[in-house]
Order: sequence, then C-alpha cells, then structure tokens
Amino acid sequence: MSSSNAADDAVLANLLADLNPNQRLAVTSPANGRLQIIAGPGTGKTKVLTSRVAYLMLKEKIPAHHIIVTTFTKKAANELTERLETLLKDTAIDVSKILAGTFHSICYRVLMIYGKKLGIENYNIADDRDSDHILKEVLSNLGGSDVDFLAGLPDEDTIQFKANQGTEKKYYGYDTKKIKRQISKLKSSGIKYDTYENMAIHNKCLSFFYKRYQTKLQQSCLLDFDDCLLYCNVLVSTYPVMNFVEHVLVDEFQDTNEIQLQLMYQFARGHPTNKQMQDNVTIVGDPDQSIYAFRDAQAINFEKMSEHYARRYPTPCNIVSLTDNYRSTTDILVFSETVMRQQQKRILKSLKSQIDTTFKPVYYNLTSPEEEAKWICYQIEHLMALPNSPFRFTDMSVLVRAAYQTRAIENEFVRRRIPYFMIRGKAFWDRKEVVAILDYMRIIAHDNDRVAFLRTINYPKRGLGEKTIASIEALLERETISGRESVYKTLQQIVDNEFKEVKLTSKTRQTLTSFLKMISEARVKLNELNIYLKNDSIDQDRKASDVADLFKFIYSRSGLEHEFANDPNQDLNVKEVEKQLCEYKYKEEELPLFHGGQESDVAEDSRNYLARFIHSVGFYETEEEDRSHSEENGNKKYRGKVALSTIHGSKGLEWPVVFVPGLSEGLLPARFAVNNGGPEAVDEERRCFYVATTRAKTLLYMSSYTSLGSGGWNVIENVSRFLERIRGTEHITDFQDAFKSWDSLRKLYEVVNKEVPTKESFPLQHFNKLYEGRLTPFIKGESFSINEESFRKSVNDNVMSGIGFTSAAMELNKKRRPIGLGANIKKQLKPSMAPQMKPFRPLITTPVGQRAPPYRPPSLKSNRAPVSITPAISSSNTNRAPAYIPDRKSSSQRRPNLGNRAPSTHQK
DNA sequence: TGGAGAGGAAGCTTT
DNA sequence: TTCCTCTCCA
Repeated sequence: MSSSNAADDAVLANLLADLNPNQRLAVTSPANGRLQIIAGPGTGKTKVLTSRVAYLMLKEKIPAHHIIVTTFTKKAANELTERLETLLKDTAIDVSKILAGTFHSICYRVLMIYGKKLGIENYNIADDRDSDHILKEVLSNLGGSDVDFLAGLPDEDTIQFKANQGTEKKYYGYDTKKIKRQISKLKSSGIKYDTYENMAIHNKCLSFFYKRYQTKLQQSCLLDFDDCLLYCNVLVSTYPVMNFVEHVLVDEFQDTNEIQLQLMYQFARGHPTNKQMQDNVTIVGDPDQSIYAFRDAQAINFEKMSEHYARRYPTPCNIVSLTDNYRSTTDILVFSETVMRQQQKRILKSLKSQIDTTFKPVYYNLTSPEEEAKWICYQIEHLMALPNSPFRFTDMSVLVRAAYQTRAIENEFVRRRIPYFMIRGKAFWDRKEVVAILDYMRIIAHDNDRVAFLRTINYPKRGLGEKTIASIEALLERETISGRESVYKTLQQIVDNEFKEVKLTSKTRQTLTSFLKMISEARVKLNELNIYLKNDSIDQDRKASDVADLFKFIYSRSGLEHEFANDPNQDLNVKEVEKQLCEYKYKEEELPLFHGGQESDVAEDSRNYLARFIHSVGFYETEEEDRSHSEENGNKKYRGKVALSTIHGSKGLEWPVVFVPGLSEGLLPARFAVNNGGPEAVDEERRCFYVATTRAKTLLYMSSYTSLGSGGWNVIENVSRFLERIRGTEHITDFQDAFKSWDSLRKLYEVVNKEVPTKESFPLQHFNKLYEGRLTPFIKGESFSINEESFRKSVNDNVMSGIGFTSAAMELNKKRRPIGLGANIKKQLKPSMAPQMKPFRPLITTPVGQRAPPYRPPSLKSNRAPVSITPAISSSNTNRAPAYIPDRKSSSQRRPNLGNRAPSTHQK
C-alpha cells in the first residue's frame, strides 16, 4: 500500500468514526447507485454531505473533477469546499477541482465553454434589472398590429397579466412583473417559447410576450437566470459534454424545480459505455423545509426522482433518513413537529434530540408590532442580565416572514441600543451606488451592453433630456440587433452625426463625446490588466495598484465620485467594490474534456479582467458578516450583534436563542398565501414556520400581535392558525421557564457550558419577580431598566457586591460607541435625536415619565435605516467599520410600511 | 431639465 | 403611513 493510500485510509477512518450509524450508512452507500438522504433540521446534513464527497474520492477513488455538487447558494458551495479542504488536508486530493456551485453558476460555466454549439457565444447574464428593462422595452415598442392582436385576445388570456389599477396608460395596462413571473415559470419547467407556442393548450398572450421577450434577450446577447438552466439543459441533453461526470450530489433537494431535476438527470448520465459510471446520484434534503415554491421548487421531486430511476433500474433508490438531532432541545422539536402535523399528507417525522436539557418555547400575544419589538428587547435584556453571560448578542436572532417586519424591531433595537445586523448579503450588490459603478464597469468591459449603456448615459445627470435619450435608445435598439453593430460604435456614429433621427445640440454632443472618451481611455487601461489574468507570478502589489488605478479612473471620470461625495456611506460602499475588484482572483473555470471530445470543442475564455469580475459577482457572491468571531481578537467586551433575518435567509443557520415574531394571520401565514394560494400555499407558510423554529438550539421565543392597524390599514385580527391548537397547551409557556427555579437556571448554564452562578451571588427570586412584574408596564411605555444599580435599589447591597452582574446596557457601555447600529447612525438620526444618543448613559432606558426619543424611520436621501451589514468589521479602533447603508430603493422595496410604523413622535 | 407636490397603491420569500 | 408615479411649473 502506498503511503498516500495509507494516509487516505486514516483520514477516511477518522471521518467515519465521527458519524452516527445512520449518517455512516448514508456516507458509505455505494457510489454506483441512487441515494436519497432525508435530513431533518439539525441532523448533520452538511457533515454528511461533505463526508459523502470525501468518501467518494477516498474510498471509491472518483477524481475530484468528476464530481458535481450543487448547492443552494454560492456561499454554501464555498463552505463545502472549505470544509473538505480541512478534512482532506493530509491527502493528495485537490478539492478545488470539484465542480461545486449553484445550478446557475455551473450551468453558466457549461454554456460559456460549450454554448457555441447552440449559437450562444459571448452571452452575458441579464440580472433582474436587465430583464425588467428588456420586458419593458418589449411593451413600450409594441406596434399597432401587436396592440390590435392583444386587444383581440379573450379576457381569460389577458386578465392575469393586467395591472391591478391605475397604470392603465403604461404598457397598455399590462403588469410586467406578472408577465415575467409566468415566463419564468415556463422556463423553470423546461419549456422554451417555441415549444410553448406549439402546445395544444397555451395562453396566447403569454406566448406572445414570451416570444418577444426571448427574441429581445437573444438580440441583446443576454441570458436571464432561468435561461442559464434552460439552455444548459438543452445543451447537455443534446451533446454529451458532461459525460465525464461520475457522481452528482444535490444539496437542498427540496428546493429544486423541474428544470434542475432534469439537469441532475442529464449531468448524471455519465460515461458513454461504462455502466458503473452512469446515473450515480446522491441527493440531500428535507421535504418539510421546502419553502421556495414561489421559485417553482417542488418537493415532489423526491418522488419524481424515485420513479424516474425505477423505470431504469430494478433496485429502488436507496433512502436513508437522519433522525438524530444535534441542534435543538426536545421541547423545540416536539413543538415544531406538532405544528407540522397540522399538514395533511405528510410523512411523520420523529427527530430525537441529543440534548438532555430542555425548556419550553415561550409565546406571548401583543397588540402591535411595536409592542412585539419591545417584548423582544425585554427578553433579550433579561437574558443579557444573567450573571456570567450565558448568552451573547451573537447567540440570538430574530426571524421574520417578510423583510418589512424588521422595521419595528430595528427601531426598538436602535432605541434600546441593542446591536444587530441584517442577514441579507445580496443587498450590497443591489445598492444604488454599487449598481451604478458596476454598470460603468460593464460598459467598459463589453462593447455591446446596451442596457448598461442606457443606464449610465445620463447617470449621473449630464443634462440629456428625455427625448434625446428616447431617440438614442430607439436607434441603439435598431442598430445593435443581434450584435450587428456595437453599442459603443453606434453611439460614436450618433456623435459624428451619421443619423438623422437623433439631433444633438452642441452641448449634448460635447457631453457624449467626453462620455465615449472616458470609455475608450478606460479600455486602454483595462487592456493593460489582461496580463494579470494568466500570469500568476506577477507582482500582486503591482496588480492591485494597476487595478485600483483603473477603478479610480472610472469612479472619477464617470462623475460618480462627485455624485456620491456627499454621502460617506455611498462612497464607502463604492470603495468596497474597489477592494473586491483589487482582491479578485481569477479562478480558471474549465471543465474536464468529455469522452470523445476534441480540444476544438472547447471555447477559450476570452473575457477581460473586468468582465470576469462582473460575472463572478453575477450570481451574487454574498459576503455576510461573520458572527462567529465576535469573541475573538482578544476582546471579550465585544459581544457581537443580534442577527435579524427573514426566515428564508436563515435557512441552514442556527442560534442558541431564536425569536419568531409576527405569528398572526396575515403575517405567518402571509396574507397573499391565505387569500390566493390555497391549502398548498398555507402548507408552505407552515413549513416556513417550521424552518424558523428549528433554527433554535436552546431557547425559542415566539410572539404574535392582533391590531386594528391604522386608518384601516393592515388590520391583523387573529393569531396565526398555526398556533390555534397549541395555545394554552403544555407545549408553550408565557414566561421563560429557565428563570423559574435554581434547578432550571442551573440547567440553562450547563447546556451552554457556562459556570453556574452561586445562589448567594444572584437574587434569582427577585430577578424573576421583576421579570414577570415589569413586562406589562414596560410594553405599555413605562420606563424599565435592568442593571446592577436598579437591583441595588431593590435588594440588599451585600448581595450584589462583587458579582459578575452584566446587562445589555453595561455591555454596551464598555464600548463608547454604538455597536452595530451602523457607523453613521448619528447622522441618520434626526437632529432632535442626537443629544439622546450621544452620551452613553448607564441605563438603556428612557427617563421615567418621558417617552422614548423620537426615532423616525429613515427616509433616504439623507437618512437611512440602520441596516448594518458590515463585511469589513473594523479591527482597529481608529477607524469605524464601513457600513453598507442600503439605498432608498432597495430598502423601500423590501420594507414597505405596512402598519409597522415608527413609534409615534407625538405625545398622546 | 428637474424639482415640488398631489394622488393613489400598497404586502413575499431569491438564483 | 410610506413610497412611487405622474403632472405641472420654474
């Protein structure tokens, strides 16, 4: 046996020893076969998946580059490879060769290399804004006969695509979102427009728009997100370009849609002759956590997969269920399962908690989102007030159904200075300033990015009028169809007066000339960067400086620097893009040559530095603030931040303490699901709830509110149906049981591995009395404080002396600035708020008899919601962490105000 | 061309 | 309530 084999065996043995019997069964299932791993929450899914991949390489000797692993997000793919790298560091396996990524990124890679077989060459990705733009163009440019055609269609064909009201004038009353949704649905089912057109039953209106939209995308050399999957599927089912693949693993299988299922089959088809290397698939998922039906995910794929392979093989899919839960306590699991059992037609699950101690979930009903937010703060502050800090802020999260629900909570967190951050990585790449600089990078990287050209041509404002822009737009569309002429060149011709349709004033001509000059000069710089794509040995510092030079040129000459100069946050965010660009390392995105393939089949990657960078962020490489290291850096004072997230965003994560507010009819289940969705939509809402509650490890807090809303708005009448049969049962409690006795408190400390305080040092009974007694007055607006000082007032001084009493307030006061409120929080607050915020007082309470300082939710231009997503946490104390402050648009889209009003600024 | 003001709609999850 | 869109006017 060679030494490398011995090392492999040792690694494998270690790895298997670390698994429970069911996990081991799954991991060691034969490579040649079909395996479904049903992994409930907290059952070690990621561990099993990584171990499985390692097993396939170590034991079954499948080369890394013959394995595909699809994950739900890019982040998950990165985590997987990182874990594997650690796991396999002592072996000769090159983990980076594994084809790991989202379906979208893998498909785009395949199309880039083999797309020319379908005539797809040098295509770019159309992000949502691009595809919106294209569809709007389609609707704006309808000819007379088109309008007549549409007008002649029966109502039943058009009604579902019409805007509700009001927008009659625009787009002939059509709602582009509704059209896009349905087109996306067709694409997700693998239906191309020409197929749809010829289907016996089809909607003529949809068919019309689908064809127009697709034609336009093609003419613009663009693929939307769905196209990446759709055309890749066409490609791989027509040409055997992926026949080198020996095993396909799919994570989060419950969230795959039809086209992804088809892609899985195609990828797994495998070797042309060797049967051992065909149809080898491992999927991991949990039907109970399927919460992406709106993206056409279908949990039925589990059954479809079984049936598909049953037709081809005598032996059925091997199914292994993981039932040992290492995350949550029994009460949390029992509660979650009880909720899920309300769903008809579901395979019962019995997860077994591996944790001995358990505390009942806490539930409370309130009368407004603001009260609910206060209730959450109240609970957090009591947890933080326990001696010896069993919990840190970073151990807690608040999970909401809809992003806008975070508003009331954020407001209260700001007021009570509870540090928090939002989990929503995508937001950064959505910010106005980030999008703007990326658009400039796009027009420099590509000659032909019409949509980006149109967005940059008058942003920042250069004094071009609406009519001028419209005439340029029309001309560009005509001249650049199917890449006949480049956008850049056409613009040049417009400036040179070669088209009668566009008349420019001398001032406009001058403006456009310098716009084009900026592009051509930037391109000269860009070309010089291309040497850095191939040659690794080049001086990294020089590379960074050259890249930064190009970036600065673009930022300054585009006028964006001037545009964002007044807002330090915007400027900081742009600088973050610069940092990312400078640090960007090009990773070869090659695929192994397929059996029977020639080198000439493979397209060479001719993209320039900027283009590659832009594609790398195209599928949203999300950088999320790292919560795990908050106690490191030798600084125990910093206790991180409470995580605020949508339930969807929390998937795969866990916290010792989880809050799930908004358990009301209309919120969870969401109103749209109840009104238009039918029982299946409600089931999906219930699964959302399930995902949320099963994020909790030790303590679970849930709340609801019923409220008459304001002005008839957003009336919430009832507590969520999901709680109907659970309220008032022994499954839940209204106050935290862990505080009730010394015995339970001791268990709480033990479960989080902290030293139990002595009875003498902590007046538990008193604490408990205050905890129960002060809640109502606090929620109704009375002052409240929980700290050493207030305790002293009410109990014997001796008791309190010398103990490690802590509190949220004290914790915060150790730092002289608000943590996590966004670096520029003070700027965001109205002037009237500033004096309240500046001096850090020992109490995080409002003075008795006075209402909390008026915090008005930010309305952008000047003020922002303190969403702090800070990838660059300041490690030095000299600089503030650059805060990504989202722009108005993304924030407002995500957080419309629906009854979650800011606390009133007026006294009643 | 672009800012101010009026009027009306509104809600969700994301590659 | 908030925000977007449209219209009007400087």
